[in-house]
Amino acid sequence: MRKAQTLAEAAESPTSTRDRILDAAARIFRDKGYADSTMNDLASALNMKAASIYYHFKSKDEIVEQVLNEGTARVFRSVKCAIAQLPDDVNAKVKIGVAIREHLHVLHSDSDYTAANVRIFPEAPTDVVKRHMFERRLYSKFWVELIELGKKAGEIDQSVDAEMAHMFIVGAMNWSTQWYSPKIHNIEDMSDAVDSLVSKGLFTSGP
Amino acid sequence: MRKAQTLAEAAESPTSTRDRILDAAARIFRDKGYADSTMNDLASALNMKAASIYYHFKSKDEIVEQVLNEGTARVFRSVKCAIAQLPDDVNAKVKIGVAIREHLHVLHSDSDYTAANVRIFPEAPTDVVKRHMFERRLYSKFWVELIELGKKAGEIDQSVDAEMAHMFIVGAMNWSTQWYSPKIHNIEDMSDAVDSLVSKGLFTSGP
DNA sequence: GTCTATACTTCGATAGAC
DNA sequence: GTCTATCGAAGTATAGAC
Repeated sequence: MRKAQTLAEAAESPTSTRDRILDAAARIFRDKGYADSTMNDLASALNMKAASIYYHFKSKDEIVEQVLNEGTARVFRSVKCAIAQLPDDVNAKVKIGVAIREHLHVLHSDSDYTAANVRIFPEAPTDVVKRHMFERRLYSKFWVELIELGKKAGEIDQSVDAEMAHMFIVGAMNWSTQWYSPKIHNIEDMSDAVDSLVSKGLFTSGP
Repeated sequence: MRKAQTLAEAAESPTSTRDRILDAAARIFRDKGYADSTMNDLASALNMKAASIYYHFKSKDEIVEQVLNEGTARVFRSVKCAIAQLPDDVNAKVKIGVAIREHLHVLHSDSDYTAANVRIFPEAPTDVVKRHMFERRLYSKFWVELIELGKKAGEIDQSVDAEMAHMFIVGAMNWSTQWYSPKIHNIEDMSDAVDSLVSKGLFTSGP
């Protein structure tokens, strides 16, 4: 997890065992998916035995729920923060460009939680997914509002369905977890490609 | 499966048991993913017992490999065929629009195999995936060539990375398996949205 | 070709010692 | 808090009758 801690915790123990388990789970879920990651896999990565994990979590489902929620929370927090730091008068086009860059950056080089979230979401237990949808809806709402902002300002055509458009944009980026390789691609180029596609499409309209 | 059969087969038995198993597998894999679909689930859907399946297939892996390959083959065949039926002189923009429409149509209303393919690809066994990549690369190559065609004709800017662009476009569409609901959305609107995004982006360049 | 019965394995989870 | 030992539930796959 490695999020905000009390000063005392930060002083003596850099991360709690609970958080170390979650960190390992996020990385392993990202790499192998949910079903193929066993409690023993998590324990081995931490030089522990599987039974010890049950002192910190009551079930595998509790772990996956934490990883899912933290994954969405992290990308949302980073994107929100990046946009908040822009001058007040920037237009929707710039804001969406920043959101694209930040989303891809968190997904591929900042947070195992977000990458794990994208991978394990479809195979997570039904009741876990049900509760997790609350977090996802908040993040979706943020994107939809960015697009609506552009529509109000006349930057984006009124005929654009903001719900759908945001799904295609975020989906295109999330799908990159299936093909992105740091040895072949780099995040800057990917960001430019998505930003350009969203800004002006693939085709040159000019003469 | 339900693909081409000999005349004799078509006459007396509309589909072989082997193909009925594959059809059921495609639908169940699409709905529940690979790990959560048991041999018993497949058998139940066909009013059979799990053991009977092993007369037709030697393992669950053999089934998933067939479903994966057939999934890519079907969408590829349909898209290729749709474009082949266009007049010779249509430009890349029209061709890509047709490819988008056909891909979404196959994915959401034509083939459980293609939808299953998109869902179970990340959790399929490593050696199965390895062999399946051959099919995927053929389909990818087709999309990349469509984009290169547009670049050669001057319709698409030379700076566009065709490999990446095709991944983002196909990825945006494939991701829709995670949110598309026939009760809320319709495939025509989705096709229009993707086509518009690819053609001219989200933002109005003009005055 | 399909069945019943069952072998074999893996994995989540618990009990209880240390 | 972590360990060893083990239970119990699934689930893949096989053996052999019909």
